[in-house]
Amino acid sequence: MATGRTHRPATRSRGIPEATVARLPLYLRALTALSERSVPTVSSEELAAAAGVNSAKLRKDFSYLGSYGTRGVGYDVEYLVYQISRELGLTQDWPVVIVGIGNLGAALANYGGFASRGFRVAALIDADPAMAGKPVAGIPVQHSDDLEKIIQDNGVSIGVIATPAGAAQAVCERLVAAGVTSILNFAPTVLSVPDGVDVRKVDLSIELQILAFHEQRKAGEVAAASDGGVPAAAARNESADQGPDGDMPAVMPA
Amino acid sequence: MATGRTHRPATRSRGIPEATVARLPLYLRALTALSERSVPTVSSEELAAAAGVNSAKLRKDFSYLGSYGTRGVGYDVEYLVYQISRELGLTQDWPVVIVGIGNLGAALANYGGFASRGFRVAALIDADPAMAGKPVAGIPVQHSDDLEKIIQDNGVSIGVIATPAGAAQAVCERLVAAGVTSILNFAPTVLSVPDGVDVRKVDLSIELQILAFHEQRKAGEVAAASDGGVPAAAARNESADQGPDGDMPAVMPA
DNA sequence: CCATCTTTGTGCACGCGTTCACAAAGACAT
DNA sequence: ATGTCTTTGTGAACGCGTGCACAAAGATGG
Repeated sequence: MATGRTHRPATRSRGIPEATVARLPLYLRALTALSERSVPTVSSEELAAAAGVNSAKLRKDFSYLGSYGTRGVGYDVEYLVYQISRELGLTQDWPVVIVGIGNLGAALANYGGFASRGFRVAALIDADPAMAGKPVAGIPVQHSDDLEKIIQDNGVSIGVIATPAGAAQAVCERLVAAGVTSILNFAPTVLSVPDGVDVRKVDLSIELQILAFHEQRKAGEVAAASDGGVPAAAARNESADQGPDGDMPAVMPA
Repeated sequence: MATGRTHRPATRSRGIPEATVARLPLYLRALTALSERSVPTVSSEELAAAAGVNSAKLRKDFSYLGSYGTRGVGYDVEYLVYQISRELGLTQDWPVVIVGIGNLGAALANYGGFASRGFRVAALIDADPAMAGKPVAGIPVQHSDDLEKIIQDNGVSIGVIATPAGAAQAVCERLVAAGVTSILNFAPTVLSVPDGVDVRKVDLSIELQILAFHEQRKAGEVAAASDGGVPAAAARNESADQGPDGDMPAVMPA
């Protein structure tokens, strides 16, 4: 999972739990696959297996949406696709801007999963003047001087930040000031935003670190003995920390 | 958040809750920034603010690691950096392979956040023969025929999958068979793996869909009235679903 | 129309995670 | 030494999410 949301103490937006909302896209994907195979109905058991969750959870999730589904039969695939799409707001068009067209930004611009779900890349924005006009994924990159105008002209409410960490907070503030109220942040920084703005964070290195934790545990249930009283700052350099570059800017917003 | 882990019913690995483990990298990043500024100590309040969590949670998280920290003063930054690094297993070197060197794979190969945390990109692997030998981020791409040999020669236990969805499960099985026990999956598919293998998923389009849900709620607390009895399969095509491409393969593993 | 069989929808209990609030611990000044 | 002040570490309460297990609902067949 991309790492969790920021702020928002699990606000149950109208009765649909956050945890359920986070799973709806999963169900939608599985249902879309079934739909393409022209499968008319599916039981909670089958769909749960396809989505990788247990069936009781799936049924409870759907119960928050309403009583779609027929006892003894299952769920109508097409109908459920529609209902979930509507609930997620995917029946409307969402113009999105991507700020920071480096390797990652370009990958995002090319990513098919956006367009196929009602998300339209309205503009690519970068601070490098050399990038301006250069097409990426068929869309010409625009300079960040025009950020505010681009947001307003296109009615953008969702922004994707793929800049270096050092630039993220400033970009974020400009996006918010221009009217963006949802941000997907790929920069390895904690963004601070005013109330009413949603931020979701995707942090590649955090995911790897979590895996490393479990990996270490699997590998050395035994070797984890050299514990105890390390003299404060003595140890540390073993093999990690090679290369002063990395994902962290020398200065940090706060 | 990249979306959550698959399987593993919140196994509390030795007393450190999963939720805490997921936040340790966050603390580590904030602490590293402080360390670079040569800040000697930090209070739970300050550090919590920098990491974007509340201070009580941070203190409880640290209490699972042990009683580092001095009452009345705070935490020794260097010492804490070391302790968290050790706990996460970052004091050792983790060779990683990236499979699928498309836009995203290339972006990952270039991503600085990996190298700076003890993760070393041991190899790039792609199924396209035309890619073989071509250097990406200074590392020559190798053909997937040699996947097993690469894994074994380098002692790789962590694999990153950045292939199209259709290829992900097959790649996953080959990785696991070759000895990989932790997988970071960027392909929009549910991977099924044997017990003992950890999978974490990062799904870009899911994150956007969750944002869209909240965005819709913010935008139209009012306009959400056309509800009720939709005739099963009638609606659906409005503006979403343009383009049959996307993140979902026509056939799905299961 | 009745019986049987399948599958949904949900009440309930349990466990994890979060937060509060405070006692204990130590620094620091006098 | 003693007192004050800061900040940690944690017991306890609470709330959310999960999973069990079953009653209700409807399909299907005779």
